[in-house]
Amino acid sequence: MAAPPKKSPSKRAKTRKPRAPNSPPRSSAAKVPGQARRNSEIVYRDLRDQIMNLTLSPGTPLAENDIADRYGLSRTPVREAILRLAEERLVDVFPKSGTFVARIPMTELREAIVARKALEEVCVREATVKASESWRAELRAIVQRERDLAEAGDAQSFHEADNAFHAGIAAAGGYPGIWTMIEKIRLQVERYRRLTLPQEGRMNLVADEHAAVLDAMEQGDADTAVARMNSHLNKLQIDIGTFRHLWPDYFLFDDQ
Amino acid sequence: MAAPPKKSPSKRAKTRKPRAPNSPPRSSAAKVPGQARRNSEIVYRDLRDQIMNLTLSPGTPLAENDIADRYGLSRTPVREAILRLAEERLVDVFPKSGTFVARIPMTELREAIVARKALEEVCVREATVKASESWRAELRAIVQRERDLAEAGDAQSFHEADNAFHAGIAAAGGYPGIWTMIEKIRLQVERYRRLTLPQEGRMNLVADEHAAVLDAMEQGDADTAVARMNSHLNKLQIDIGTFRHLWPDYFLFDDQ
DNA sequence: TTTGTATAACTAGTATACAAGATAATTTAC
DNA sequence: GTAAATTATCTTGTATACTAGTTATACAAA
Repeated sequence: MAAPPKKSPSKRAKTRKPRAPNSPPRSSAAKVPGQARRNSEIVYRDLRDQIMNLTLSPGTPLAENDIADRYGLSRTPVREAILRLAEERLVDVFPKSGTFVARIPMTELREAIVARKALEEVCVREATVKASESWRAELRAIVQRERDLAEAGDAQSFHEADNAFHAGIAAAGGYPGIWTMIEKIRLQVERYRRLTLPQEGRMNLVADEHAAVLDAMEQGDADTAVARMNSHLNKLQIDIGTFRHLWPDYFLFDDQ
Repeated sequence: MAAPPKKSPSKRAKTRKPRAPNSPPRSSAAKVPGQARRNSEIVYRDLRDQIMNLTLSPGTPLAENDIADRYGLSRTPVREAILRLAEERLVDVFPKSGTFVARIPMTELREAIVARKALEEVCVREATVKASESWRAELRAIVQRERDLAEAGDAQSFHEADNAFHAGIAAAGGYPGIWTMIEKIRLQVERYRRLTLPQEGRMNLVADEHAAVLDAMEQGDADTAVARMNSHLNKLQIDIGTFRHLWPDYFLFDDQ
């Protein structure tokens, strides 16, 4: 309970009702704490999306003043947004100096992919065992949608369906929270994926791989399902040598 | 690049040097961005530790004003600390209403344990294959230290050594970043552990289990090492019925 | 030209003031 | 006495002002 006093700009006097301790989250109002009502939340989402898009490329300076002016806000909500991004390692804050869109750390990227595979493996295995028929139908529907979107060439929607498939498997396995963790990991991997994935025919390939995973799940063959998911995720595997020369400024290597 | 203007309290005029874009993180100064020089960082660490200690128990109200007064700071750094805690789900912020130490979410806890096992499994397996002799010596030293601390009954230091063992395995496997992820997961599990672990003789048991894992690793038997680590981590497994009645106010259940 | 130094202009960190919503206490109507 | 309406006083969200540290620039000295 102790708290080290430091200076002493204290002015407020505390002589009111102490309010019952352990008072629960109240009754009404504010259903979800993390809703998008605060301006800082809007700025956060916006900046995050632009960083993930590579609209804001690695190394770009982000001045709180500039952003505040652009949004017509004060520095306070902008700063809160930037602090969130810093925590997620999407920006680097250099105190009293400057803030920059973070470069993509190659070694962490490698670990992120390993971690993601480990977590998805758990989800697929559990989903194979316990997924209800309604979940399997949902997953089939997503794969079908992926095929349609691949045909139509709608990369953005396809990407969303892709995510929905993985999220669906986690949910079917009873692990929505693990999907949340995977999404955090994805923040790190996504920029890399965007750089390396504008390949032709990739969407149809992904849909096929998803279908293969789902087939194994429906046959109750967890090991095969896991193996197929792993091979699917292995497509993210990185070729350091190549990208080091292609976009030298976008990545951060250990020996730098 | 576009940013939706909203109101218009813009005042600053930007007519200076645009500063070379993509300018790198500069040369000198500020070695590590996330250093503990900022007051907000101090407050964050302090509050986080108190929450993990259960010194600040689940449900306790945290008023920014009170904390600011206690530390002799303004609300700004305190608020930044609280926002970080909110992101880590250690506190719940109810806008314009109040902030409270979060209750321990039972279902997320279960998933957190599953995720941790999946990630530690990867680390143990890789460490078994590739750990250098110096790392194995380091791990042996940690286990020995655990035995000493168990003998001395120093629970706090033992806890740190416990962590060092798991961190060491991750590092030996070449996955320090995965250990960082595990530490984030641990934030959720730690309070639960503190509630349930004041058992007699627990420290010696833990040291034995660590030693068993290390033995299998040294014999190059990855499967056994993984199995032993899993059984070690399974000790965290939860008995919902019990705790629901023991500390009804500390936990959050789905049906609430 | 090169090097050192002073200075100006920028940066993020913090303090303070105010706004707007939510809760608790009080008053009013019945 | 009970319940609805009002008011007071909490809370967090945001705006603004100021502090302190860093980097770039101009300029002087060699």
